[in-house]
Amino acid sequence: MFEVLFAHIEGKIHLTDQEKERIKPLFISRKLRRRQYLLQAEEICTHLTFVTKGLLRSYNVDDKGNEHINQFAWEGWWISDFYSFLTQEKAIFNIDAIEETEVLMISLQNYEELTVQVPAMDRYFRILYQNSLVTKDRRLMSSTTHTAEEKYLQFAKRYAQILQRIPQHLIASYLGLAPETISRIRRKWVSKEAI
Amino acid sequence: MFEVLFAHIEGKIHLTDQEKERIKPLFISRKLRRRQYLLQAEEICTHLTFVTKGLLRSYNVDDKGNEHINQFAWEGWWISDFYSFLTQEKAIFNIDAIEETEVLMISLQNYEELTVQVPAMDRYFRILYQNSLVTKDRRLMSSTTHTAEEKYLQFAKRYAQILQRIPQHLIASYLGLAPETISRIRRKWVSKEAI
DNA sequence: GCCGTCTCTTGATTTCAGACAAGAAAAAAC
DNA sequence: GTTTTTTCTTGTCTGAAATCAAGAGACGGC
Repeated sequence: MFEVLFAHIEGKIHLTDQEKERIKPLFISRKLRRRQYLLQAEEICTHLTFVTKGLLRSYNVDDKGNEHINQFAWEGWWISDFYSFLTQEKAIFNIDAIEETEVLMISLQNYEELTVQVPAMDRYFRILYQNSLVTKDRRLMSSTTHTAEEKYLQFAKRYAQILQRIPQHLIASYLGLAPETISRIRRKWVSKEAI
Repeated sequence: MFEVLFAHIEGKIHLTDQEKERIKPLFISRKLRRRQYLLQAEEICTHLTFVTKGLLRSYNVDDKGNEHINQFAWEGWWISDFYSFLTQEKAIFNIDAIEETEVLMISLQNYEELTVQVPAMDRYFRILYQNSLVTKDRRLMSSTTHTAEEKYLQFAKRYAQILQRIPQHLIASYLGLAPETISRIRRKWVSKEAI
């Protein structure tokens, strides 16, 4: 479990063995079955979650009952309702498992403790969030600038290896498209590639 | 100039006078006229910019020549092409001044130096980026979940005091709407409020 | 191995907001 | 204070993608 987390952290900063031992007890581990909730809207998001195995999604449900996927998280990704976690107010996102999943979780208190005990973790999260911001900026730009087709093709290209693991209607939901639209885009490209 | 920056930093962490003196020389200050560019697409984004007075926007231009505003930044906000800044590759965003503006700017080298000289700045940026992520998540959710009307009303409510400072067609561009759509939404509400 | 649920496809129809056009009002420049 | 530019409004038409509908295929659970 922790190998995946430490590998991720050490991709950004250096950790001593001593620091690793200080980090471990601040996390709890958990397994999730397919379709199992990690968080439901209206609850408080008590933990920040790091995926060591499997695949999760976060999504919100609008007034009409439609689901809108906000994020996928597989091995090496963090996920949470960040607003709810930081403020300890009610969550607006649901998080559940698309596959059997294993996670490491840290509470708000331990998250604060973590950066006190291991100050370099402030830097780790600073760098992690920096990169997330770049990704979100790009995604936001894509959502207003690109057509349905461009959005799907960009996603398919960027996340090629994860593509088979996620049902198409969930990708549609992530991109803000109807599942039928994705189906039509794919048909078009299958026939093009056959030429 | 620096009062605005230090006030912002001290909203998140504590700074000693000594630390402030170490921070100052890492920044340069600059004034911008209305419509003046701070960054153009295809250039390298060399500095992270903090606005002490005035109003900036970042935007990208699509294949058809349409502008899409990515962010507004007024007093107390940071702005940049973050991807370009971090990687020193070509920028995709333009940044220019909507009003006469005064800024403080820090180069990538000094940004790295800053967190070495004043480690608490890792924490400041970690918290700053944390909050930005929450905002971007909400905005992303709004862009797929809400109708044109909901998007505008939410923006108008949230940024009520800044609303008069930004021309409507720029708000439209920020929200991914046509200016005419905003005009129609406002007409509807003006007549409703008159009842 | 069979049943039920989940996932994907295809066609027909509708709709929301975008594009285009043109003029009015307001602000900035000179 | 007049001209020029910018900003906002209103009307009409169009289009990309959503919605509605229905069936086929794949997968998972028992």
